[in-house]
Amino acid sequence: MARTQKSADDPRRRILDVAAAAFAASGFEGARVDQIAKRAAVNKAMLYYHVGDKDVLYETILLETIEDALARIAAATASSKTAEDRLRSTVATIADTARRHSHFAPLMLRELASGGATLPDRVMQRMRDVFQAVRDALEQGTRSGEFRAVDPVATHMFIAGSLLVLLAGGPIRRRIRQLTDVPKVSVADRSPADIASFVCDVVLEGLRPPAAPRALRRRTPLKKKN
Amino acid sequence: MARTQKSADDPRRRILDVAAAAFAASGFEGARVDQIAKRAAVNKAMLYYHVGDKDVLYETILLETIEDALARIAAATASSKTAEDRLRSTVATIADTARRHSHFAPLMLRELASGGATLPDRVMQRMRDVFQAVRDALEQGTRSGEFRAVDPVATHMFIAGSLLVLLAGGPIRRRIRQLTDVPKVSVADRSPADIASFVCDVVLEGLRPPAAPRALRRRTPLKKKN
DNA sequence: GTCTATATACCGATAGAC
DNA sequence: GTCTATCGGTATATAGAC
Repeated sequence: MARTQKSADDPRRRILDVAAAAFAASGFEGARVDQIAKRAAVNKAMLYYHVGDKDVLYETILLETIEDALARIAAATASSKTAEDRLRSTVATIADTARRHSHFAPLMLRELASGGATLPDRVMQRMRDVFQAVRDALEQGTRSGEFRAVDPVATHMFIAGSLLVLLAGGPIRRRIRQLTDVPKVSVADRSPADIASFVCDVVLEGLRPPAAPRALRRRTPLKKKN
Repeated sequence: MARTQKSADDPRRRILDVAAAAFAASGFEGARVDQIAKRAAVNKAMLYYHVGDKDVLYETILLETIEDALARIAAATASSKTAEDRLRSTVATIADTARRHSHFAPLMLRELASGGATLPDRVMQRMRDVFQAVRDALEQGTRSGEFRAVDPVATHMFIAGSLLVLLAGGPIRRRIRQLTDVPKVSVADRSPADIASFVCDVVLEGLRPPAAPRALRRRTPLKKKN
């Protein structure tokens, strides 16, 4: 059918998916190659044959995700006119990347915690490009007067931090909920798209220039769809 | 001088401090007991004698930090009148806890990434109390009309996420800066107190009820002190 | 209380048969 | 391409001498 297999039948694809989940759950050092091979239903020697050693495995997963995010950000923001549109598209695309690659947010949180200790240089360079995409939108808004003068680095970390923690916080929130009562429904339990909207709403409120009347700024309504 | 040693001469104290740094840098699985003992200048057998095994070590560090945070939050918010004061005090105290225990933010980020997989139940219960402190301030503001109706869970994760990532993001920001030019100064490079103010400013902007005139909301000025 | 030596287990990686 | 068997290294934890 095809020269290169991309479906779930492809052993390499299965290995990468299983490994991504393992790295997300246990970190680079905590993930076990034996366990990854077992869960991917391949012999350990085949894992090394098809992908490479543990470092290559990790780097491949991160690069794959980040390249996907960058391509989608470029596509999504190509037609953006205003800075607000550009910022919303960029953040929504990052959130959607986290939805399509469920390991993305945990891996990024771990890299933040370690200061990027296990990040290969090539991955670090592409991550910087993702960061730059957010800052570009912020700086465009500041230049055009759409946003008030803003600290682009701090604002970017603000967006990235709240987004990543909201996206990755599901499991720990559920564990806490078991200890408490609180069966409440929260935006935090909704889809990545709704979470992205929530983050953008709050941040854009803070970015609004002093002169602009409040009523002109729309607030994204939450849709029922997951 | 004292019955229980608390200074840096206390081997137990040294072990806990070194271990905290190791867990923050490499995670629970990645941290090495041998290395912790070596850096704390104690024999490995003494580490087990004075503290216990790796699990006890980890739980002790987390509990110590969280109990400290809870006690300080209670003290700081005791005299709070308005919800804004209460929220600012709580967030500032959490940030100050992160300053005094530099391992705090990385450890929390790792636990978020793993969904609390390595979190002992006792630690989880106390963490819930920290979360509750933030939500209490938010709900007080909503009840009194000081804040607009707000999603307390999502808003809390929003605050916690941006705060933790801003606090823990220093090293990775420096590594990215080596790849780029951008020698700019950012709020993100300032003290935990300034970072806490920044987060509160943005969030309070989003919490302001529709009717309140914008000029009435103060924005905390950044102080030079670290 | 302190240290050496070691038990026990496991992990990443590969050699080599098929 | 696939698998078994295993090497070499290292991890946590403790026993036991002092």
